[in-house]
Amino acid sequence: MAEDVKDFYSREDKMYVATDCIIFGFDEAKIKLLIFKRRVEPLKGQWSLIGSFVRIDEDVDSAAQRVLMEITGLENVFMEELKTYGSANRDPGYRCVSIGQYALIRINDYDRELVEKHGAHWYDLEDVPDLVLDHGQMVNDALERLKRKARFQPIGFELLPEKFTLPQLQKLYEAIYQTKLDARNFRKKVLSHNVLEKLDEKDKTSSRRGAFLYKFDHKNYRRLLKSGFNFEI
Amino acid sequence: MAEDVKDFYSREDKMYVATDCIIFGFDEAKIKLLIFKRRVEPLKGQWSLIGSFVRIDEDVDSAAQRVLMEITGLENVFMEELKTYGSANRDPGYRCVSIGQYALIRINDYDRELVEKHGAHWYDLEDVPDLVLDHGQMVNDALERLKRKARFQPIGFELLPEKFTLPQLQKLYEAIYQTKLDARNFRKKVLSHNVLEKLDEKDKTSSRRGAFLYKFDHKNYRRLLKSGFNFEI
DNA sequence: GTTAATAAATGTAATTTATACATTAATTTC
DNA sequence: GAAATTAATGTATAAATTACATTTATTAAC
Repeated sequence: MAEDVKDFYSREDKMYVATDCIIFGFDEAKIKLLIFKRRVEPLKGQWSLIGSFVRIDEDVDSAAQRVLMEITGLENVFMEELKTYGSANRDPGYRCVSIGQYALIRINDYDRELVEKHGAHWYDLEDVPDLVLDHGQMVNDALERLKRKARFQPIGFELLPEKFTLPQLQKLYEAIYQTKLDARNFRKKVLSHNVLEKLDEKDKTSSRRGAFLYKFDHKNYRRLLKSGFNFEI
Repeated sequence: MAEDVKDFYSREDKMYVATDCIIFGFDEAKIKLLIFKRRVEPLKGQWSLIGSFVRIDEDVDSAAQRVLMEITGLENVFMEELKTYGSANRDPGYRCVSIGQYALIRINDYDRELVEKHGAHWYDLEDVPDLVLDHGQMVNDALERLKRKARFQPIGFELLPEKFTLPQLQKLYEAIYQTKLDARNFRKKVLSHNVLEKLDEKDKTSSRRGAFLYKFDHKNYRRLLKSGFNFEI
């Protein structure tokens, strides 16, 4: 802090800090985004990421968890800071710095009543309407991050149910990378990491034969991480 | 923004936004960090990252560039957001959210007079004294980022002079990764990317034979980036 | 109960990439 | 011209990635 704090903020002007969540879900074949209608002027009623001001006695992280909880009823969700959006003029109403955070949620787990009550909606990525302020940019940035990150860390699993099939997992990666993958090579690679536990159960919703269900083995993953392991698909 | 702004900040309490720069340099064989003595209470006079409050009409990015300019005289330097430090109690003086940004500079380019005037000092990484608040954590985080990032993007070059030798470049990567590299494999790999231009000049400061100087070919790099290229060492 | 339909599961050979490793070359100083 | 010093270079082996086609398990329809 290079200067005395008295030089700033001694006017009526106030600096606000907000957080906005880019909430991704995955439904069979498509990545989806949860948005709602902004509840404060200016631009009230327009589509917006789900966010909030950070309270004076609240950690920035906690603020993001709080809004996620308020709107979806979910806690203990994968959420990670994306970046700060800090242009002086990004919000016509206030001087507001927003910390973007992206979350990956299991799309069947959220509290439908709560979501409905808050007027929130899931949109397929390609159908997302225009968002207020720089929120469109936030979504683009978050997607980029998701793509990059998914290559080296098994965050994709955060978007799937506890139990999932390999074809499901492959479809998820195909959606993230926007490309077709070869089933044999894909299976070889994910299984080679030894972090998937094959169950004795099949999911028959999408084929007659049924596909075996797997669980992600967090314990083994953590063990491997410590010994310098690098997850890559 | 999920709630009305009136709910917050209507008290005497104010939210401050600051930015702190983790400034790295590289000198022959070691990575160095530029720090100075904090000029505001509390903890005035203790070693601190170089930072400032963000002005009410100033972009967060611009604030970081401003302090870097004030202390080193440098502009157009590689600087990138690291992450937000947002615990409610991270600073005993104020409620202050700080955006960490790390910068890579050519250690011979900075303005020595300015740096001296501000009481700033370069420290070898292993000799950095304790820093105020969470600044030590910021340095650790920035180093992690540098390591990860250097694998896939040629940011290492930002730490070297315009013209550099391959042994210099190798020493830099050895310092970043904290490991010895094989000269033959290293050269093969960096040269394979076709983004280094060999000059007809030698640097003889560190050997009798002298080592050829190279320049980073930014134009070719951008061209390759567009066609899906991925720099990796 | 046989057949048709459907998605799941599997192996191998060829190519590319990464690794390990030791000698010669250029130059200066004595 | 000999000694000292760092720069520069190639090859064989191992590992990882890619491309590619058939069989299997199950249900629904007849």
